Amino acid sequence: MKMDVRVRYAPSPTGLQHIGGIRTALFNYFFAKANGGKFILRVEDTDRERYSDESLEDLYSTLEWLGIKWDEGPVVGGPYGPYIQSERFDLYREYAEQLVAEGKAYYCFCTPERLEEVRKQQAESKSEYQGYDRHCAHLSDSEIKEYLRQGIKPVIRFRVPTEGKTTFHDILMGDITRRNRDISPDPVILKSDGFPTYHLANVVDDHLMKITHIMRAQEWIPSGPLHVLLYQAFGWDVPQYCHLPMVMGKDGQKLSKRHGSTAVRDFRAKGYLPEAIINYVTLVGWSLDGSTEFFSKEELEKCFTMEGIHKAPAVFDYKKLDWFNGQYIRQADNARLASLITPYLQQAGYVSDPITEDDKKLIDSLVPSVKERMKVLSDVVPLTAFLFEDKPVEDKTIYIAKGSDEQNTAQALERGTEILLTGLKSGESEEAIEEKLSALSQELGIKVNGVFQPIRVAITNSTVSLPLFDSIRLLGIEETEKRLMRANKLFKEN
RNA sequence: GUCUCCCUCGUCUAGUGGUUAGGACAUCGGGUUUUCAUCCCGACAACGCGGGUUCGAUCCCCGCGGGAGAUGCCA
Repeated sequence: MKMDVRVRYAPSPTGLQHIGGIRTALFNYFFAKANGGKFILRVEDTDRERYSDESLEDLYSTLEWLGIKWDEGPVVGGPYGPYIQSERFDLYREYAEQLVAEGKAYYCFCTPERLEEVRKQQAESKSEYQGYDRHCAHLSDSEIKEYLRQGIKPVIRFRVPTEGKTTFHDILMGDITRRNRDISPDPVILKSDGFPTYHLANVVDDHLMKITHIMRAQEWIPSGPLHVLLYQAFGWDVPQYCHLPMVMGKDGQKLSKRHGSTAVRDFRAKGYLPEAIINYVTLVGWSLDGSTEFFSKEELEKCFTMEGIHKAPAVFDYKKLDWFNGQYIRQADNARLASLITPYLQQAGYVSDPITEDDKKLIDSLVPSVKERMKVLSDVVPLTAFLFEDKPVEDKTIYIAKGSDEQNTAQALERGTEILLTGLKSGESEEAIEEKLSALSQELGIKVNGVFQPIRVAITNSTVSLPLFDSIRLLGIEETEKRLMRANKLFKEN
């Protein structure tokens, strides 16, 4: 499979790009790159009911954010365009009519109501036969003319043989065979609005665009034989198939919204980095050797192979994604992190938009202490809240560390404040101050944290915070003093 | 109901006709640390079941069980 590999990602713009879809895109993209082939983007916007401009924009912006560039497709063009199916409208009718003329397809005038009724009855009677009853399979010319005269818009159905069986080869799965009678009976290939269904559009375009390998989710396996039948009806070569394992939610069902966010856009908004998404998502259902886990996009463009694709469906693990994201955040350089973090602080109203020079400096200075603690970029908001909004802790018990008590805490606070402020003001080193504070704890007969905790709570309004001296540095001595005094006052009342 | 596919720790996976069945996430425990986090160390944890083939099966074959997907004028 060296020469001219051509693969495509062909999403339907009927919703936001989600993990499963993007995983398919990634596999196709990496496979193309690794084999020196072309990655083609094709927009399958044949469902006019569910189509939305927003979905289309989301498709473009998501791929751009991930850094996935298509060699041919919308916007960039290519020799086999247009790459948006609605712009190829007339084409599909021609091919469908060709099949009708050859007797391989036929007009159907059944109403949706009738079809629904048929389906309902089949389900209720637990009939072995499911699907269209071929009601219009043998209409006479005059019947057809009469229906058309009445203005009924027909669909075109593909005539599926009732005898024999059809086999297609899947690179991963091997040969998959279905008896023709088990294939969905005479599926619609051209809808009454003149748009093709997936089956027709997909086959026609894959052929016309010279697609060599079809990598798509396993949910398409059942229609594999149908597509082969279609290729045969047209007299075309069948491309190579490779059905990808599906991405599941925790409960083992196909991943969907009810499992949590699945839209890539949502992950982006929460503060996941594109390299983390790419790395983790391609590891769902694929592996190189079972032990390597960090892959850059560039590496995957070289080392991705079909052999590494797993057969079984894989559960998407949000926690592992978090872990990857944390790893990538820690690897990221500080300047980049600063700019990535800024929008979150602006959104929280913590810094101005547009950003001022002072805020910029502040952000630069908080990056180092915050980067070890973030799983997602939006974590920066709770982590730095104490700098931007002051919500003093009124509950004394919060200040009291385990193993300490109110009296010792009051002492620690009073004398600790003294040590801290004089130390800071006289330019003592943090180590020196720290030593004095820990000496104080010994003197009081409590653990080190018995001294640090009340000070921390006073300054950061929380028992959990950035390192104390980092916090002070970011907050400034003046504000630090104010907060310490306030806490001291709290413990002196009553 | 029918058809098709799938089956190694909780999860993602590596792997072999003879291995202490490997790694990672998660979980738990410990260490470093002023808290949290990071980081380091350690522990727990899997070949779905039953037959066969074989000197020997997680691995090969068959059956069962379980799971998933498809069954649309959605893709």
